[in-house]
Amino acid sequence: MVTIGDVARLAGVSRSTVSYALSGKRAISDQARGRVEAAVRELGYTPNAGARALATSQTMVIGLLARFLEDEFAPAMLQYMLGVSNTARELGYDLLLSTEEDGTRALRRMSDSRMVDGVVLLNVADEDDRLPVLRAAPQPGALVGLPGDCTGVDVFDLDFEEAGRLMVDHLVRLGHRELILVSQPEHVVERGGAYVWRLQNAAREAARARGVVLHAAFGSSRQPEIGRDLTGLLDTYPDATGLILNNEAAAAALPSVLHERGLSAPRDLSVIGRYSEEFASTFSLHYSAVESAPDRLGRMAVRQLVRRIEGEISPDDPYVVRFVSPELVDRGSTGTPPA
Amino acid sequence: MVTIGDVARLAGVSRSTVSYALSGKRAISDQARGRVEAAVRELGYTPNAGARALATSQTMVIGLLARFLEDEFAPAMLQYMLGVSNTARELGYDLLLSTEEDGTRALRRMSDSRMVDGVVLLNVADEDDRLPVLRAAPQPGALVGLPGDCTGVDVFDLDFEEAGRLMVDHLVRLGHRELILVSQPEHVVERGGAYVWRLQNAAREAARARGVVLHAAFGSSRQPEIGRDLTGLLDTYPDATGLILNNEAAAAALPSVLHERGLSAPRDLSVIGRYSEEFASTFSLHYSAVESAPDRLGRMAVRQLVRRIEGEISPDDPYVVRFVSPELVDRGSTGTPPA
DNA sequence: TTCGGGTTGTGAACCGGTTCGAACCTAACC
DNA sequence: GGTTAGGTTCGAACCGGTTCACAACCCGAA
Repeated sequence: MVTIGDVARLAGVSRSTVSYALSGKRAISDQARGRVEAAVRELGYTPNAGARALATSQTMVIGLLARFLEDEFAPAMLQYMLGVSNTARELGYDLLLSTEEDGTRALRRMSDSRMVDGVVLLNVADEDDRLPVLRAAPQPGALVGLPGDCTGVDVFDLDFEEAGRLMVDHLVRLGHRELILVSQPEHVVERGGAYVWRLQNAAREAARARGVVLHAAFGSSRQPEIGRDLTGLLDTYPDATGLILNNEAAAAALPSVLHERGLSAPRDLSVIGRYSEEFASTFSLHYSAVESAPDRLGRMAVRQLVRRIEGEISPDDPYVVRFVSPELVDRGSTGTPPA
Repeated sequence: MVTIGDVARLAGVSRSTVSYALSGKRAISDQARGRVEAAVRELGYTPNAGARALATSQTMVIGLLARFLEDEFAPAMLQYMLGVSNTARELGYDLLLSTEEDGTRALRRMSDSRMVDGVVLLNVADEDDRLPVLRAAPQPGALVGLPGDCTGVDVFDLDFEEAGRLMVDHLVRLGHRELILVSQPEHVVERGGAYVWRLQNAAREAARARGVVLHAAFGSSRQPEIGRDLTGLLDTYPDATGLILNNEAAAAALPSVLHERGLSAPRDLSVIGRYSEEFASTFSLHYSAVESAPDRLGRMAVRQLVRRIEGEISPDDPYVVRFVSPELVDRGSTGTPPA
């Protein structure tokens, strides 16, 4: 392994001169710098990350704590992860990924042993057990997902309230008077998935304000249960003409359910969902949707985190809670209700 | 930050004694060990990872080089990643994730700066540009995916030949005499995705051996193109009674295509695909399939890598190329051909 | 000629661990 | 009683970087 000492010897200068020549933190004569650079090239020198981390107490690594839960749609997580990963790299950071069941253990390990300069938490629950650990840690943290208590961390999330309102308003404007909303399983809510409630409550509120009926239900997360759920709902509310999906499995299962009943959207039923463009195109879903832009959230979280790491923002500066507005993409699965 | 010196001071011993007491690499009196352990607990001491890496030249980190390519099904990659991640953690390693476009750069960075003890490469192409870099690196590497040249690395992949044979044989045994095989886009093959060919050739060979007709075609990777592809194929080969899918997008799009034509499986057409159980259940696909067990491949790769890292296997020991046999899961979408 | 200031380079200390060789103490043995 | 062996512990060196304090040098101005 080639070290800074080898470079110094070949260039005929001291180790500190090599360090300064490479970091640019002090003026070095053109001559010396030239010799150092030549030596670096000749030897193929790359600084040892561990040694540098030890000396600077900076690792240039960000921890990413993913959280895969049952009854949640795993591929959606991938979008967040990619946003985080790509942005981190653009800003010069590498990514230490943990998919460990026990997020608190992973977080403690990364933080205590100083493997990371900061941490991004994905899929944050209302009362997330990782948060107390993060607040006690010396490294800054950024969240994707809204917890009950946001003190001491920067938070980024989709504006689920707005998403709920948007979908109801869209259908009401087309003339629908009775709607069904299928949410994620109740289980997800109980576990702390507050976004389910946030969307549902806002949708209810919007429906009441517009004077229309909204039947809100939880759906399963798997076949064949979710198919039966959908069938049951359509049977129970035969007069409903608008269907709102906040449940990826339901979106994936709907085409065959509609087929079986001989229905088609938007002729017999207007359908609108909440999922990302990526999800729609990957799974060939041509329903209109409000998009959740997961990679954008990951990107924002990392940007803010790096600002904190690099001291551009101090711990005294206020922490942000930022909501991204969803956008409605019309894919033609909604229209006026049947006569 | 609390260091080994702080622990030593509180316990009234030297730093080396603390180190030995914690690592167990030398005998330490019960008395001293007790005092050290108490001090560790009281101070909440955790060794600094960078310092330890520097001293031992072991990082206890594995690099994971994912590779997301256009026209490939991203969520499948997630399964591999999870297998790798979980197994690494079980074996005491953390994971440095790169999703960088230029895999060679990421690999060089991780390797040269000694951030990782070994590397797992996902989605390896026939002539993968990361391989020369990996062979020149001092760290061992394990691959998921079969490259043209396997020297110097351990390789794990699904047995795509076997998968192709299995599907053809299954349909032939049921009485089918004319089959269609839809593969991934040709683009993927040209880029080095050899698995497409491997399955296709083996399927062709098996069809010839059984004396049945096989129409092999490349399909798109997206809607609506893949839907048109499928429709076109069914129009072109109206006598085909068996459909083999080696293309996730096709599997996702097929239900609506069949619906439009008023067909149902297996009554009018027997359908069998190649994808993981995870994929099938997430996307509500109830087609029979040969399963690709991605998490198992990730797990095997990490196991072998760690054996190399820890010197249980030396670089002189032969490198392995191991194929996992696919398993046929019958979900009832295949049957005897219509009369 | 001398002095002061700026530029460039060096040596040493430091980051926080691990590990080697030697020293120390005690008990056992001759 | 002296020697030896074995079990513990310690000090120092080392891993490969960064950075501080200081020295040498050069230039121009007084």
